[in-house]
Amino acid sequence: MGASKTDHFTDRQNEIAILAKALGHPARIAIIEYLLKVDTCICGDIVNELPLAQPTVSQHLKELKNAGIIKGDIEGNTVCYCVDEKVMHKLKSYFGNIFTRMENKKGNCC
Amino acid sequence: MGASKTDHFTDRQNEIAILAKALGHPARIAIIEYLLKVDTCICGDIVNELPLAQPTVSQHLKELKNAGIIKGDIEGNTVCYCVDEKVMHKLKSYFGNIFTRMENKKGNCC
DNA sequence: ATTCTTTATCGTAATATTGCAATATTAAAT
DNA sequence: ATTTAATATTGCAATATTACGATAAAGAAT
Repeated sequence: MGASKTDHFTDRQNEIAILAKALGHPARIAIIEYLLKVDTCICGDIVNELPLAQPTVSQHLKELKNAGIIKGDIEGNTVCYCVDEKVMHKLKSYFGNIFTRMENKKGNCC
Repeated sequence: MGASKTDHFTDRQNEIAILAKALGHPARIAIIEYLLKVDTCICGDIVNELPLAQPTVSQHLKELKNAGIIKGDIEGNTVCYCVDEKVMHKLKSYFGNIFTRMENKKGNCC
């Protein structure tokens, strides 16, 4: 085997898992943080910011894009990447919600 | 290759990536959600709740445990698993913070 | 003591991820 | 038209993940 049995889980569970998985690598966390740090999102210099070769960075960007975490528009011979606000909101609410639910059942647990 | 160059990134970036990676599978999302749904955290029936074989579930639990997302105490011949509140708080604040930072730079972006 | 129940580990096969050199692509600049 | 600059794709090797059958381990129940 090796492939995930995604069809046995709910759409919501798969959605969150896809987002989490895409963020499950320090290089991709670093990319997200860099995209937020720079003011404009014309980001031709992401490669210089990371300790990885250009093809590797390109691949990480592709994965973030496939997961829907970043959006990219071609602009001349550079690409304008930026983080999708809706997705970040989704993650924020998901974990916010989980945390709230945990607080409400304090005491029943270890 | 195949291994991540974790030593080239900050501790914080690695920390978040490890948590995200551990949540990057629908089965593990389902496990977290189930642990929150049940009131008590004596959870001998996680296996029945998931469309996966017992060794597979055990392996997913181990991964969540290694990442520090769940804590488990042996209790007789069952195991008491529960979600670590501190970790969930960490995720909540991380994504909350990112979202806030995004809102503040609205307009500069695509 | 033996059986039952529950969780963990081992071994293994299938597939996915990570990383990079080499090469391609594409548009701007000369 | 050529060169330059930036990003993408291909191909490949190393490693990691996913899944499960078989088996082990360990306390509970009879």
